[in-house]
Amino acid sequence: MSGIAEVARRAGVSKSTASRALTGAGYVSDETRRRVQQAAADLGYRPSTSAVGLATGRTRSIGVLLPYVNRWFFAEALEGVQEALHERGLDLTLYAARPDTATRRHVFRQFLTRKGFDGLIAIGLEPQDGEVERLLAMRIPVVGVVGTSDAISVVAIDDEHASRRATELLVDLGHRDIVFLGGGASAAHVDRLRMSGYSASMTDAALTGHIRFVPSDVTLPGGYAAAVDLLGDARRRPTAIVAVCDEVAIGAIIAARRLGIRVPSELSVVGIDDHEYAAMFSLTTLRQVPREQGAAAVELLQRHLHDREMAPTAVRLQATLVMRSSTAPPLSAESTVQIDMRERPAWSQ
Amino acid sequence: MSGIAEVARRAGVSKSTASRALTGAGYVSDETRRRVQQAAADLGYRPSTSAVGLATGRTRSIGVLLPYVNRWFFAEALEGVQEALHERGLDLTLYAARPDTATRRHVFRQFLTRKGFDGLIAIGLEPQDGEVERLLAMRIPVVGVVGTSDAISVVAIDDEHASRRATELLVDLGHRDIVFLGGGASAAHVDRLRMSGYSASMTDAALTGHIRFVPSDVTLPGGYAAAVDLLGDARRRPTAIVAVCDEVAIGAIIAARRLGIRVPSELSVVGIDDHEYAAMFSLTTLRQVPREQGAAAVELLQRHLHDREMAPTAVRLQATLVMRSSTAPPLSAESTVQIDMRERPAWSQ
DNA sequence: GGATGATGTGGAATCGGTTCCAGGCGAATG
DNA sequence: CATTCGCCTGGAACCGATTCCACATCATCC
Repeated sequence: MSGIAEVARRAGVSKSTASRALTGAGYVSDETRRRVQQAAADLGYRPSTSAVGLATGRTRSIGVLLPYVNRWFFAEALEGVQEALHERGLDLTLYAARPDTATRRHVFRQFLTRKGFDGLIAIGLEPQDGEVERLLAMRIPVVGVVGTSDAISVVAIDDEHASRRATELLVDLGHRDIVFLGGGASAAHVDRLRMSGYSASMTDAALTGHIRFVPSDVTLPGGYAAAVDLLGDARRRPTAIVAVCDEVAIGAIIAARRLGIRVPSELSVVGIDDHEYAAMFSLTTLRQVPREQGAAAVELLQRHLHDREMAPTAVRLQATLVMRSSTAPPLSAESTVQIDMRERPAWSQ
Repeated sequence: MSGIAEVARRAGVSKSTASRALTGAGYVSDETRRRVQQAAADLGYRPSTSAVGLATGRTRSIGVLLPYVNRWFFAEALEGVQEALHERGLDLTLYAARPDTATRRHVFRQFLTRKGFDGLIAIGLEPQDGEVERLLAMRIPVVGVVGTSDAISVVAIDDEHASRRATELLVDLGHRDIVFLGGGASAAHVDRLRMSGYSASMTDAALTGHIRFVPSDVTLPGGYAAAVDLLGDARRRPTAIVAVCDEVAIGAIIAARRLGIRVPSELSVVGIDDHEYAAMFSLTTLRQVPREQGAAAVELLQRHLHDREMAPTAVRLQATLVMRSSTAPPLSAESTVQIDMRERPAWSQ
């Protein structure tokens, strides 16, 4: 209820002095500052965000756009963004909308209809939709998480490299019949990067003839269903699977268990993510930490906020291999690679 | 860049007329309105949210407070809230912070330091922490999801009733040795409600002596670890489990499978939630739809927004039983209840 | 034909802050 | 001693919208 004028009156100073005392900008004597702060505390004074925003031209509020919140990567990244923003005293305005939906288009209209963000973080933008351009048209700093773009700053792991490492691991163990599980025709951009890393690695290993993509929904039940299909038929069954992500990988492991196929002796599985369930399923995977990516995006955004001329920068992280026990040499082959199985799963204590 | 003054000039009218034409408030001739709208479109005019907020006193922005975003219930509820808010042209400002953390306290300071929300939705507030009072002190409408409070409006299922139904189902099948899995000493409010529903039902069935709580983290790996422990020892093994939620229930099913215990013939499991993985594990459960709860909370909030004197209202939903095949009579007993197993799992097609 | 009311428009105040500018004061400088 | 400078303060303009009020016009109703 009470504005800064009230605070000023109570402290016996002018509005301008009160403002300076509270924001810390400009000269104010220690004694005056104390009195003003005391008056503000007494009155329970809260500055109006609208008024501050109008006067300063910045809202201290960041828009965050993403396709899902109920999926591991996005939820984790969102929490990372959220935490990093709050450390800096910035608010987070959320826009969640799946690609190619009416809601998504509506969000873009909303975005473009209202101006009121100091910056924008877009998680999992699909580049082809021309959305990057529309965001740039808002003339505020934009940082992406996942995906590539020359026009905006981006934080992401090298997805192609991650699936390449996953595939190489299996090749090195002696596998030849390695299937890529997940993705498919309507795959998202990241998924396609991972698919091409697999292809490249198979080609390098002179296994071009063995390249095989089995599509699935990019979810745990999706991986399960596709794997039941794939593994149920003994003639189609590979000795190893590279999964597009851990959720699909875990679905495949559950499917294998149900079918009585032993992991890793009869089937090796590698994922990408290091999902919170990965340890529980002893899944060998390439770890990325979306929470850190979110924090890095905020960091990058803040640099853009301070220096409006800063050129777009790509922060490309490296996924790290986490060796657990869902991978082993195929029954038919010999391998010279030794697996370190000493890791104690975190959930078992 | 261009404000409403620019639009007005281009349309050859005053600022006030331009404002009326664009907001739709007050009299404007059709011809004038058309000209103003055209001018606004030509200039790509976007009203400043700060200025609108200052002038009207409302920000069209709702604060949403929750403990986690990376857990099923909260992620789903958040998506529901988000979607419902956007349908109404309201923005969502997110505050995610775990209970009893420095961040949480910081968020409360933030909340109380800035005023700038038309309303507030709090998901999973723990009543004991005096947080409800602090939110009420903000003098804006508050709606809770999950939990009880006389002071604010709340949307939730009847948790006690849900676990009661779950327990009764098992009792009716002939089980006596029924364990409640999950929760524990530091359980959240909802968890304790579910625990007491179980107790009450066991007492009603004259099975007071069989009441047994096995604590676990309220996560899938937590349920797995606790169930491995519980089921690994044949002497402690119950014939049925009521889980505090589906994630714990699924953890238990996975544990049972790993230990070679057959579900449902050797072990029945009932959950609460109808988690997205529930169908895949054929889990019998009591369904709640957090997405709808989120939407209902928005609906309720909007009513409070329109009528500031409206009394706090509790919307208490009923969880509905979803019968799948994780439940059966115990091997030792006979049962008169027939289970309908005709449901085709959605993920299998 | 004058009063009434609905419609349409512009000027000016207002929301609640920040910030520019001018001015006062005391200490240091030339 | 006059200037200059650093520190401190208040007055007023300003940010960009909405909204109150006054006024003009025109049709309608006694």
